[in-house]
Amino acid sequence: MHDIRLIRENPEGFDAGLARRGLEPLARALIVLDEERRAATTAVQVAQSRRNEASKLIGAAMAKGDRDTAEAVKAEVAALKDSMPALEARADDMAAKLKAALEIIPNLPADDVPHGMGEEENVEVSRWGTAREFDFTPKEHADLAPALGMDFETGARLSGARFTFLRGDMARLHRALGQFMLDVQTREHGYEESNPPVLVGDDAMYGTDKLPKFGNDSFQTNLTYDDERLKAQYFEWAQAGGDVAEPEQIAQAAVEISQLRRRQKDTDRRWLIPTSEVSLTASVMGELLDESALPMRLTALTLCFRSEAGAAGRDTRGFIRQHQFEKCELVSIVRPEDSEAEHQRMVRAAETILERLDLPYRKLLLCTGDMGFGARKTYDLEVWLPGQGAYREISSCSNTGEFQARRMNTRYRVAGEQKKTEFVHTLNGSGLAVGRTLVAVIENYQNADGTVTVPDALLPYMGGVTRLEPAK
RNA sequence: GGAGAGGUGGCAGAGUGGUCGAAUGCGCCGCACUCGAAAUGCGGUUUACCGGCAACGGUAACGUGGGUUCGAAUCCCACCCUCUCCGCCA
Repeated sequence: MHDIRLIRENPEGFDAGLARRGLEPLARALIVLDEERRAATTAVQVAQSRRNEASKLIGAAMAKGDRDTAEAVKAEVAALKDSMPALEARADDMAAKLKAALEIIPNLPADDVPHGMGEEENVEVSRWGTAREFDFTPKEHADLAPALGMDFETGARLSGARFTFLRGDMARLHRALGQFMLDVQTREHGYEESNPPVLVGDDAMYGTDKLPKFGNDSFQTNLTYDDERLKAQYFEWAQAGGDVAEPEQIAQAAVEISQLRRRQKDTDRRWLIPTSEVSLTASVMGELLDESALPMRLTALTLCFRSEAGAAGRDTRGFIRQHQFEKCELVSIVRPEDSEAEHQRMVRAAETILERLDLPYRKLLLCTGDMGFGARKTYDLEVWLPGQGAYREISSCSNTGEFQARRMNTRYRVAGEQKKTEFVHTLNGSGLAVGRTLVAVIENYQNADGTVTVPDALLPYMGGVTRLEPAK
């Protein structure tokens, strides 16, 4: 969320930032909205001020027993009050309009983010590792892994496309990766291990800029309904005995059930987190923190859920793009002056995992046109997949500045300064996406005979298993 | 799910229709005392928004949303959350 005061002070700078994102200028329109909003607010406050003044007069008159004066002033206030609802409605309306306009505008890019329109213009910052020389043609994981326990067919049968059933040592290797990541991030990089809810309310999603714009990208629960009514309904059907199968009756029942569903309360609705960035970051939602609590570093290994609404047809084969996947997430809550250094530190924490697993990767600084909605600067890590002969994203680390903190209202009290509060900066990054790391291990550690060697770093987690082998 | 209690400032905790934005304690900031520290004393200390260069003035907020009233932290209604007990249950 942007600060309207900054836009007011520097409209050209704001529009220039939008232009770098490829967006039309908006400052002028926002400022007009804001002026109307402020005028409406002032009108309300003037009326309230008069009302309060008069009410005090009444109180004083009553105390003195001067009923005549009290009644006279009461009449005056009554007239004033008639005009107030309209003023208040106008002020509320203008505030809501400004908020609605602001909340769908993405964060502005940091100055050092390269200009560009799409992913082709991202800047490669560095490469690590050497791609292994194969004396056979390396396979893609989607071809190699089914024999080793990555069961796409069963996943699809249970849940549809983009769901996978992992079996045996493949499932164990997946678990080993998650444990390994969590252990490195907690023990070596100072992140506090967390186990947060993966179902969250609207506020947490809004605060981490997933709402209102990206509701379609996430799954939501919405099927709680009135149990008693349903039970009664079923009881009725049972009583009806053989007549239950009457088409009209069934249709009627179906209509009633769908009505019950629609009447659910808003509070019954939860979102399945698309990333535990949501849970971890929103854990400080609405708080006024002590400066001494910063930096706050949190990590969690959780399931993540994405509808992939905009990705129809992309990566449908294999384990790269799933509706449900695990990720070891890193979140930092820091002072503004520390956020750039923290960003670098976070990327290093993610890189460490790839290096320990000896997986070649490259680091990209995303250009303005490829950054996510809330980010002001983002690094992506892309891992080498020899089967595909391509680098694929495996981590994304973003500094959102105070963008999310404003939405969440998360501030801290500046030490030594009596009155000062400031918004924190929030950062999030994957350290790493477990499913994609599993893909990378399979493709990089595959052997000519169709087996996969377990990387050394994971051996402590594998209970003696040193390679994945096809079932006999 | 049932019964009861409760949600107030950074924290704890008073306040049940009118100078209550809110006592008190803790914490924090400043000053005094001290060589220094502790202890003590004095003063200050909620947040957001609107107006103003500023000093300052105004408005709002006592879980959330409605309502009653000239006036609501205080009364009424709904909802959310927490705690205790009971029931059910992975």
